[in-house]
Amino acid sequence: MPELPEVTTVINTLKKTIVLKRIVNVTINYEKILKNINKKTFVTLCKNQIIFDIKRLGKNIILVLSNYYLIVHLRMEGKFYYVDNKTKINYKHALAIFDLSDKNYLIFYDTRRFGTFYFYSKEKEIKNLTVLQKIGLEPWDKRLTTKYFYEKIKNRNIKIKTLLLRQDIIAGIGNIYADEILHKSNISPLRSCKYINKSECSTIIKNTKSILRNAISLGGTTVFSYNSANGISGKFQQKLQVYNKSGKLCNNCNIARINKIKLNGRGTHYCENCQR
DNA sequence: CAGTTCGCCTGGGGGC
DNA sequence: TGCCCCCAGGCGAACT
Repeated sequence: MPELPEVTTVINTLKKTIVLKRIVNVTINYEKILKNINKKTFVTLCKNQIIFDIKRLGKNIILVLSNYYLIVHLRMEGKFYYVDNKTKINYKHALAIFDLSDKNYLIFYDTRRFGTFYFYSKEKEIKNLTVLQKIGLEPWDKRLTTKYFYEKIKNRNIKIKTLLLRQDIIAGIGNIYADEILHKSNISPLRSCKYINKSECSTIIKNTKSILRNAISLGGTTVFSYNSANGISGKFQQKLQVYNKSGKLCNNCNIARINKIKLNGRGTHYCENCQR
């Protein structure tokens, strides 16, 4: 599942390939990905738009076009492929195909069909776009301090992992990194926010920054690819301490085995010995 | 209002 | 081998 580091890697790759290309045509094979516009209007408005820039906000990918913003969320399995016309694609999962001015194609590929497109006129400020309004602070925002975090969580009755997954406090953390951050912080995912002290808040913030930064430098975790011939796998996979490690000996204490439970419907991995 | 559960999807895996 | 059922999960909607 693409989280902040994976989305960053996707954007870095797309920047090298599609920026300054013109959209010649668009084919939408699954209209439900379009959340705030119908297919016919979307196709008409996209034609002849130039892709000027690609930005990220939380887990959202923002394609800055001549006159519009196209905001893409990959959700679980969304991928972008940049391919030439010789590349064979399983069109069953090619939900959107952009014909580009360089004769190549940008394909939005999503087997589970959870990904979303929002389309807005650029006349609106990015921060005022409905889909982005609930996005909280980026991990490296100077306003993300221990004090900010402590004030946000101190009276809450929800479990700390549930809070980390919310996008309106810190943006960009998903299920993999939430588990990893809490393991490195020696805090149980089941602990209620109201029992987390300032010092622990400081640890969580520090580890959020370091884990996400390290993951970005390694290209992320989720396996994804940009053309059908060769998949690129993020190297952070090898650094995971708890995610998908249930039954394995904890690397930190070397005593307990990683436990897997369900927390609010999400698979949750942690060490009962290290994380209290 | 805060917190929890549901529903959207489909490939893959386990059980038989 | 084939069929059924369940699971994975981000996030908005609907619920308590």
